[in-house]
Amino acid sequence: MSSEKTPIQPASNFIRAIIEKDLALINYATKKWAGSPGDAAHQDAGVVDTAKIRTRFPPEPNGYLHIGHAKSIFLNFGLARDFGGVCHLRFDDTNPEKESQEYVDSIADAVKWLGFDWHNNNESNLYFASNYFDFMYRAAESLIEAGHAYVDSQTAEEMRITRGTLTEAGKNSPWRDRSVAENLSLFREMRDGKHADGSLILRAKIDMASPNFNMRDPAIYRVRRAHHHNTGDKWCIYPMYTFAHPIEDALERITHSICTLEFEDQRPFYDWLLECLAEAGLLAHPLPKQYEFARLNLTYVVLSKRKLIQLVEEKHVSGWDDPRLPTLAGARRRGYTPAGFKLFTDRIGVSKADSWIEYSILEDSMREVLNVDAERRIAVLDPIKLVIDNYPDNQSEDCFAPNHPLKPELGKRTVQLSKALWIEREDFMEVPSKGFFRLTPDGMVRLRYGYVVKCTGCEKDADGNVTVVHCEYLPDTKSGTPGSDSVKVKGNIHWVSASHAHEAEVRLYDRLFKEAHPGEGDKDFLDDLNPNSVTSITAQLELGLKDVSAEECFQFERHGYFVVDKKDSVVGKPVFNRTVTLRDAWQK
RNA sequence: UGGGGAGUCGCCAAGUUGGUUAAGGCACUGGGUUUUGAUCCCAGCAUCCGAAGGUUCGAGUCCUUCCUCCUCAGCCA
Repeated sequence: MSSEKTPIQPASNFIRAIIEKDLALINYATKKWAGSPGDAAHQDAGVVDTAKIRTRFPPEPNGYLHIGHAKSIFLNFGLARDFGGVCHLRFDDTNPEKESQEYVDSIADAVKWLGFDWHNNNESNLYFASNYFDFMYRAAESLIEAGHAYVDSQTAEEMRITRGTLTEAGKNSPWRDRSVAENLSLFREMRDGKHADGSLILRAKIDMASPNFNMRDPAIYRVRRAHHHNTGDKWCIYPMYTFAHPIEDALERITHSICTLEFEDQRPFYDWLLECLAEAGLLAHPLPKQYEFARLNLTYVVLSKRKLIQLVEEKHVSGWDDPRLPTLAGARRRGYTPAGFKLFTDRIGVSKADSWIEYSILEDSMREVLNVDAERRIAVLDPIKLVIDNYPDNQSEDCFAPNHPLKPELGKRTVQLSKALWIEREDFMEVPSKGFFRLTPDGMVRLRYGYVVKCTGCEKDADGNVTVVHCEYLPDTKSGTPGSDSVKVKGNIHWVSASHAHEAEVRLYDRLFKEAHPGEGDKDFLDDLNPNSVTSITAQLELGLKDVSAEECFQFERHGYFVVDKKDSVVGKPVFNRTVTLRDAWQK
């Protein structure tokens, strides 16, 4: 079973190696924590932190989480769990124009769904960057006082021009040498709403000639009159990510601040800022350290926020929770499970190399956990009649089907067999192709959990399509009875009694894109959309599949894994979504 | 053409301070079990670590040069 195959020891990676090394350091072992985020004075008055390390998952509440975030969630929460630490859930809400409570709720739900909890003893460890605005303001004034920041009166356009290029140094702003007093008073005026949006900006004063753009006096506080979902209209200036994020980490005593590769260039500023504030006595050592890993790239999938929004807004999908979407909300409706994601993230590892993970790794991870977890049921997706001509009319009998071949303790259920059955259209071939060993004229096959039958022929309509298949059963071959295997057959097909079937809608999902790298080159990624990514069919199911609850997962034997759609199912009338097919070694 | 990163089997990915035959997973290929062409089990699968030189008794691990890819010029995060 999967639990045996799944490595007990998480695979080593460079971040684990760093943490192992850090754990041996005295300043990590003795760092203090006052029970809540805060400045140096607050934390130093605390006790030695029981959390060996602190990590954080810091989404901006401006959209839905996707599979790429799952990698980060498992990384951050997993590291904390494995090293005796805690992981904070922190909303990085420093840009009021894009953020909302709706996203806050959906993100928290997704993290919980994946199985993580940010509570530690009686601390919630659920934080908002916006709760640190007071401190950030104080930190900004401190920077000004130390001569590390100034108010610039250049326009955004002027700043862009004077920033220089990849090969040319930038030029100092004409406002760069304003006095501390003037900077302070201007900054306060910014806070007090005396200046128009965009007219003034606070910049760190570092080096306009640095080869690293992030050190060319980056903007750290802007004037923006916008209503914030958390702080309302208290502020009209908001800190930039660059400035806010290191502070958030430090206030929360994060030890390992893990982010994606594109933030590598910001690390020098991250360290510069924190060092300045520690020198000013505002922040306590040890300061958090930033580490970067490669974000997830999945073939046949797009994970960019922009593209996901486009798919939703232009209605190429039904919504953010469309089962074809790589959002966690979509994946959940698709039947992907937290355990499957866990296996997946364990398999793909963590490194700094840009890589593309094959989509099949995700699918296979889901198969592996579902194979163990999902009970088996019978469903005929593309029904065609099979009539057992030598079976009595108006008779039916019990057949016994195990609920789970790997878990006999789950018992068996009964399904009814009668003269007229539904079987899969593709399980009959009038003229069999090479290697086909299912139903074919004069051929024998076992009706799974029932009898061996011999095919006697078929009926066709005017167009030559097969409408009914005929067969005769061998009475001594019923599954589970002595001598049932006296007749050996290679083929084994599933069926549902026509008079004991439940009709239901089943949605067959396939990949959303037909190309491994949608939009590669200068193509429009929409051109790579798979036109057959979803097919809705009416299937014939065994009766037990009528009364099921939302999000229950089943293996439809010989087909794949299906989940009861949590949105469109109603009591007694479930709708099933195909999560993933079974592997099929038989190439037609 | 400046800075910051990355290049180990088809796809991922381990490889401590250089030390014997380069982990593991997925995929793939054989074989076995099997009333799911599923699952499961067994076996095979890089003389080679982007390339070329060099140091060394010994290099994926050190040095030099080169090549390829990613990334940075938002008052986004």
